[in-house]
Amino acid sequence: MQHKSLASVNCPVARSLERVGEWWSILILRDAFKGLKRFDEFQNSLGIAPTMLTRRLNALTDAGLLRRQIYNERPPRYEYVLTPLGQDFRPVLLTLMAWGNRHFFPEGKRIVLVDLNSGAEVDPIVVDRMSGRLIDAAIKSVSVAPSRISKGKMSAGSVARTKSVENKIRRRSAGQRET
Amino acid sequence: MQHKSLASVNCPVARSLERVGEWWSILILRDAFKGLKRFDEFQNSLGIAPTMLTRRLNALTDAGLLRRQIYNERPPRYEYVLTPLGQDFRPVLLTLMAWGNRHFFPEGKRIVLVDLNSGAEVDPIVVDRMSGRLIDAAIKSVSVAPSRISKGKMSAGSVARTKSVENKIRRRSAGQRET
DNA sequence: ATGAGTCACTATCATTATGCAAGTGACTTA
DNA sequence: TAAGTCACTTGCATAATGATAGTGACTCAT
Repeated sequence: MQHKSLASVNCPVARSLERVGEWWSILILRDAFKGLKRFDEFQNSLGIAPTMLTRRLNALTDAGLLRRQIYNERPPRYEYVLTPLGQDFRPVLLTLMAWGNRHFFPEGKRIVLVDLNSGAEVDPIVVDRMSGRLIDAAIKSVSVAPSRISKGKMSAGSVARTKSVENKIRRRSAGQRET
Repeated sequence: MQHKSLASVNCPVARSLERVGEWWSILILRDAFKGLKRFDEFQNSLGIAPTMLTRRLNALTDAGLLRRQIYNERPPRYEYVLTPLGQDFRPVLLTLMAWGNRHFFPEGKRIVLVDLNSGAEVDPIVVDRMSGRLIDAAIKSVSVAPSRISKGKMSAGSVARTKSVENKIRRRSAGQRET
């Protein structure tokens, strides 16, 4: 679909969607957080066509969310694991999950999130880091001159790759993107 | 793209993506949170083809995230405003925005979120409602029998419309979906 | 050591979604 | 009366997707 560039846009939502806005991307990420790593694990879990899976896995890898890790040489077999950038996507997944849980299970059974370590039920909400207060008022993003950064914490392992990742993929044979 | 059903899937992420997984949907929602309401406002803001905008607006309306509100009869002109379900999507947008801000602005300038009321900079994080602790461990969703619901709070204004919203849209002429 | 099976893909092709350009109807304003 | 404005719709070319089938490099059981 020749997705409108969106790349140049100076909006954090748009820039985020460039990496994870494709149909399967977020579902793949969900599975990655569940611990799935291998091609066929994703395929079985998602019922996705292998073509698509290849494309999305490559796109997510190029976008820096996943990393290919070799686990078998001859034949080279890779696992796809979350990078720090990918791990940092967790809050988005949590809020999306919570939203779905709140609204789309009207048929008797309810779905809740459970901490795998403690076993406790969790109910994710979004608050401000400093004040701890719920964020529910209107928000806008504004850009700030670099000098004014005070409580900044530009997290590691990120820095955008390049745009139009999608188009390059099909043209390139696999295996060049080594671990 | 004949998007794989996904409807029957018992996963909150999948069910969420059914409503907002389309390319422009989240961007439209972002603009709706910014206060945009009218067709041409969205069009100017997004640079989206009117065809697409019609489809996405209808899809979001049918999914229950937006509501058409008439503001002019003869000719009937509608505004698209967030429903409670749509408003409740805010946490997802916030975390997505925060993720983008953290990672995709390496070129000097930084973008932060600002509370429109207080003017204070906010840094959205996801915590558990009860404990207030950061959620960063592994999480899974489990379904719970209706009876076991204790601290439940099935929020209002929700309840899913029906599936396969997309396909119906093009077949139907506009104007049947009144306020 | 032969054949079946696994794994991670790639190729091909029909189907579907998207973007673009242009057009429409019902007004409003100059 | 003519020129907008607004919210669309139509048609068509093009790009992305999904289904099915096939491939190469192994492993493993017989």
